[in-house]
Amino acid sequence: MQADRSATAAPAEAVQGIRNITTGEVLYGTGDQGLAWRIRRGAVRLDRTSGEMRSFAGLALTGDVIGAETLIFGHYSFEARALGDTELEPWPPSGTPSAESLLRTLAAAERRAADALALRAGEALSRVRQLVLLLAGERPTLPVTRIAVPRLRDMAEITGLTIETVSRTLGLLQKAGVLQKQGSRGGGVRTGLTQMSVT
Amino acid sequence: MQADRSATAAPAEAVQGIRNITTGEVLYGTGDQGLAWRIRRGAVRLDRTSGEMRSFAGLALTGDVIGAETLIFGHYSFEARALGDTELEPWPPSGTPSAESLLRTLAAAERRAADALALRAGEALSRVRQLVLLLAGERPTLPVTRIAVPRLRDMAEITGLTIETVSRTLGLLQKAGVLQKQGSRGGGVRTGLTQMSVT
DNA sequence: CGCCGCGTTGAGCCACGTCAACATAGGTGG
DNA sequence: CCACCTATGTTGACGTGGCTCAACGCGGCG
Repeated sequence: MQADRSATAAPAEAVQGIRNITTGEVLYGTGDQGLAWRIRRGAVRLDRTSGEMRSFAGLALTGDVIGAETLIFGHYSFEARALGDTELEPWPPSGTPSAESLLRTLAAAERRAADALALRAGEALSRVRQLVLLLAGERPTLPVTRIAVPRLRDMAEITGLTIETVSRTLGLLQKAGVLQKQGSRGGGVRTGLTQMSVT
Repeated sequence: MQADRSATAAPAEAVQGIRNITTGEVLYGTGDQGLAWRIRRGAVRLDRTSGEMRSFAGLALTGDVIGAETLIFGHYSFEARALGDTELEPWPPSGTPSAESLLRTLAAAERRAADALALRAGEALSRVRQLVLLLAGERPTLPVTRIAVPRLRDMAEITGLTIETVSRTLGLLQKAGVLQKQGSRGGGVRTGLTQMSVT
């Protein structure tokens, strides 16, 4: 099982089944059948759906695994939508996940859930800032990181605020120098993404 | 491995290592070493701790598994406190958890995380009502369930409201007939629990 | 008996929600 | 190429739900 690795192994860049989705695109819906995924790059929101109602149910960032419930139930429990350009790979890479990888996934899911909960506590300013920092990846090494800010609608539903409040708060963060607008905002159907530098 | 089950199996009521804790008691702290636990009865809040700061990070109810991260990290990532009289058993029952039980635990954790997120959205009335219904166990079969309502302090931190707002909201729910006060309230250090009937 | 933790209730205020109008950009169809 | 529509983002005016501050009741404990 560890013999001919060189024969079957492929470079990380050539993993089969990689899927790319963009802002607002649905990776899978509640009840659908499919694989579990690991996020290689980007961000995904999970939602509970009942009829036409959607309610924010979780956040997944680079490195997180989503849809693992399909491995035991045979279908997804949530709907998954991209918050920006997102690249995913099937998980586990092959066969059945080991107990160790499952435990790591479980621990990561609980930490991420705590992150999402924290985004709904406190004042609007700190909520939005926390969300932006989360999306920026919390790397204190780099002084500045460029991120694609999700749609206001998504940020509002994640933080439990309104679109207007998020818009105003982002303006405050720009005044405070935490954010610097770079890309084009406003506009069309698939626009929505603002490039920003996070300090 | 499936041969002499009758020789080693014990009645469910005689599981070794069962632990009972009451309101406000700490099951384990961040960084501690210990077992993972499954909640047989009751409710537990998980908190992120940094220094003296505690922030609500998760909710665990009957049937949920907590502290599984200790199986991979060797220590707990959160602090666990009982919200009422709670009975716990070590998890997994013996040895290493199977992939299937881990997947079930993961799926349950994500559903519970979505529950906790929902408790921080919407108006105060619906938040507190949702929390009470969660604690009541969501069994639509019984018209009335008796539960031990946690301390206002806990309910406030879980829902992201203030103690005063939760107190007023519970009053509204009693007026609306959703709750009926039964036990003794107010008072001492270890009192804090109000028996209530939930309809 | 005094102290402390918990719960209740009231008064006032403010951060945020609500409602509205407008700007911008893309897609679509003529 | 233009007219129109839609989705998104911005900004202002206004009202209010919940936070803040405060005072008090109650019960256990040292």
